Amino acid sequence: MLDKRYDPHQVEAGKYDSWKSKGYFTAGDKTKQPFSIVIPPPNVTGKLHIGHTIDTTIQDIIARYKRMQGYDVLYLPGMDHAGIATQAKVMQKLVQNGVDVTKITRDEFLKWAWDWKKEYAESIHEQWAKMGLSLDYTRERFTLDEGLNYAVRTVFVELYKKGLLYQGEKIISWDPVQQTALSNIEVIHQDDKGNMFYFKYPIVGTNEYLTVATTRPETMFGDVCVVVNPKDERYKKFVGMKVINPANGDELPIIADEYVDLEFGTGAMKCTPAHDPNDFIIGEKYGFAKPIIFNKDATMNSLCGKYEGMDRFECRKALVQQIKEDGNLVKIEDIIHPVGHSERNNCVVEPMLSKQWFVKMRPLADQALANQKKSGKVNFVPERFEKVFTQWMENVEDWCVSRQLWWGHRIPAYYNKKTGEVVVSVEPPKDIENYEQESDVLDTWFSSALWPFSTMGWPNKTADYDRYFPTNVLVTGYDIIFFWVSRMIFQSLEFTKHAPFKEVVIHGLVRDAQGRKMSKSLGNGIDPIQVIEQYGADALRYFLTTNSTPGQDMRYIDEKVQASANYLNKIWNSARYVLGILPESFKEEELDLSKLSPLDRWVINRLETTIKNVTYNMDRYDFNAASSHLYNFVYDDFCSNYLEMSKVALNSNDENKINATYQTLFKCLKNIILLIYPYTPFIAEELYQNLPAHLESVMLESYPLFDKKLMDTTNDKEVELLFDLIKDVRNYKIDNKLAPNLSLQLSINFKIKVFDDFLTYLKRFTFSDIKEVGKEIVNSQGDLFMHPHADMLINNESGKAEMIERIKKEIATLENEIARCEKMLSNPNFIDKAPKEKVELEQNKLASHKKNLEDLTAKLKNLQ
RNA sequence: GGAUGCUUAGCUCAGCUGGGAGAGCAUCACCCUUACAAGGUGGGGGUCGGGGGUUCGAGCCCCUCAGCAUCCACCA
Repeated sequence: MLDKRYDPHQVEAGKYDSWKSKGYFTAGDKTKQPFSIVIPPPNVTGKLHIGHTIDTTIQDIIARYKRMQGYDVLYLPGMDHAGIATQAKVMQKLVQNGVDVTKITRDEFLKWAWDWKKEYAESIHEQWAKMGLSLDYTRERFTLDEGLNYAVRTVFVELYKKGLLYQGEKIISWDPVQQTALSNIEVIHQDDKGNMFYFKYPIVGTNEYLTVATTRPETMFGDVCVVVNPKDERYKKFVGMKVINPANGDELPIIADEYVDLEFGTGAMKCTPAHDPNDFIIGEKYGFAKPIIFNKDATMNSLCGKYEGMDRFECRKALVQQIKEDGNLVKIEDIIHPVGHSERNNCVVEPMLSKQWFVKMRPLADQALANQKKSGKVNFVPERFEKVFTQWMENVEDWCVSRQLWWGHRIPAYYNKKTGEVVVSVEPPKDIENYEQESDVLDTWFSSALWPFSTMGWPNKTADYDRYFPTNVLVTGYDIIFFWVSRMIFQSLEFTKHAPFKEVVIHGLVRDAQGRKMSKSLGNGIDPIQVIEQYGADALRYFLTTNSTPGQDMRYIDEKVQASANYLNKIWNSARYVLGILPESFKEEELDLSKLSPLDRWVINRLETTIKNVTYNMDRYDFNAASSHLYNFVYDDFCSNYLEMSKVALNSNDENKINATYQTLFKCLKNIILLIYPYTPFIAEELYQNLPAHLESVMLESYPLFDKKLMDTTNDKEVELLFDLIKDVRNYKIDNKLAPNLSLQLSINFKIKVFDDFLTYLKRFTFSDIKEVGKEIVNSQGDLFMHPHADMLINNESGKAEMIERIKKEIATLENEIARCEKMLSNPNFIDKAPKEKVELEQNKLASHKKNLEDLTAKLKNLQ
């Protein structure tokens, strides 16, 4: 017997371990069709947040749904080493523990990092378990595993051989805090307050000067020339002459190039090839030197004279002051301009010339774009996100993949100690003593990009790779379409000749109750574990996956999680009721419509329709729509209507009637459990285990298939009439301030045939006596209720006056409706152009309204 | 400067290929009716952001304006 109240803690305890130990999560049943999903590997940097929860819950819902549909589902778990993020955290911890991090070696650090990984992997496992994710732990991977490392090395070397990966000196984004290069997308451009400084650059041999504007005066130590537009009449005469750099007195040539915008700033631009991507291009074009003026920590270097060693922003201030004192400051404007920040630590990144490894993107991107026009394309859900992908791919620049870190896949390039020659190979050169391996590691996303196939054993031809790759669906947030989704697609196409997944389901972000992004600085993050403690994992899962449309952001609202828990409590209690009344001897039978009552048939039809609608929406990954169909069935059809009504049949003495009711109740309950199961596996399992007959676990059940044969609507009119009449009486009592259980006298004139027990039901749910049936009731005293299929008179002393009022009101609404119909039907365009059925529908409506109006008018006349 | 999404009840959101607007929470009234008071039965509350257009018919399609949000972008 179930407890009176649904207690998520009790329900959820122990179930996960039981599922896991019985091997239900383990893929490999060769008799079934394979279906695979890989988890987006979370970073081993800390606790999982609510964003992970929505992501993995959707995956788990799909996995459980597909498993029930008879697929051999592989839901593959794993984690990401998260290079920069983890290294920063481990370093921080070391510093806190008093370790002098400047003295530790690479190997020592890596030992610490692996310890860290072990610790956090454990906590992530615990969280996955709490959320109930049906992950196949026998196939768990880590992005730094030996197997994955082999895949990474293979890809690196192959790309290199194909000329798709190269070492080059280019302007990259430098993170001076982590002291590593970053890729473009790891730089966040945000609008910051800043200044536009206007300086005089005196022209050598004249009394004139050029005014040059800059936002970064400190880079003036790296200036090599001043550029103007060749068409600029103001400056034409100066081209070829020289100016004095007011920062250090260097003479710089004035050159002309189309790149400079006549309109912008002063039309004269300083050129710093080593610290600006555009200036770099000009520097290349005209063969200038490219002096680097920063140290790795973005302090000024020896080229900066007395500013050497000074922080870049300090230097900016001091230099502006100096230029001002020298009389070369024209003005300073306050501006708001985009400034690049490191995604990880928010420091201002510095564009810097640097020798790094790059992936040549154009051919890979083109391949990915071309694939979207073929049959093997990746299907984006919702579709619009394909645009995000396309746009990025069309404009992508070469990907800087080397990082000056320790924690990561070390680049498989080896420098000959004598000649400096580079050897790139999967295995180290045989005479390794003559070589030194590249100290840089790869961007974390380089290994994540291989995830769907490296986890399956690639480049080895493994059984898993053959069976589960390409994967069926990938689920992730729209925020990592660039970082991850697109990179998986082009790497996979290049190396496996397949897109890595057939579909990619994109979900929105979880925001706080005010709609703000959750962030550490705001402290508005939600810890899923705390929510689970309060409401249970099922309620959290249900809330997260059913409260927004696909791809749309959602707000975390505590009351909604509670509402989800209330819904589960509703299901719980309906189950408690049904299971409480089923006799010991109950045996599920195939439903035989001919043995069912009209009410039974009505609810079974509603159930089958619900199964159909839920399945349709599950297949479209529209969990909001799917769940709301089920919700409506549970509350309205099953609990409010059928379950209450069924009590009448159960009170009868008719064995057959009673058994039919049992069968119907059971069928509804069982299907509710199975339909809700992918969302809320814990409570579903608990209820399932309490069914009179069941398999070892709900996980072994099949997903309901709707049965057309059971969708019988012949009695719907009668059943709905019953509901309507009951509602009328209830309303009547409330309107007249009568006690809900007060017995009234009703007289009814049916206009359609009703089923045998109709009046029994009506009596029971209106607490009323039915005195006259099937007679003309207009002349009686009381309140009359009009219905297309029946008139009902409630005998009441209030009498005529109220009845007249009611009829008049009814006449007014009918007249409105008739006017509307007539307007439509008198429009020749409507008759001509609207579909036949629609026209007929309106015609029928009109006829019926007119008939009712006629009747009512007659009745009114009689009364007055 | 491009791109996308959003604007519907007091709040948070649904409304599929156009055919008389829904849910949850909140609110009001009445009920401890033998599954559920974390409940039940009812009620109130919306010129669907503004304007224009297409259509017999627009919350839905087109144009336009406004506001909010997000992403992309090297203008010194």
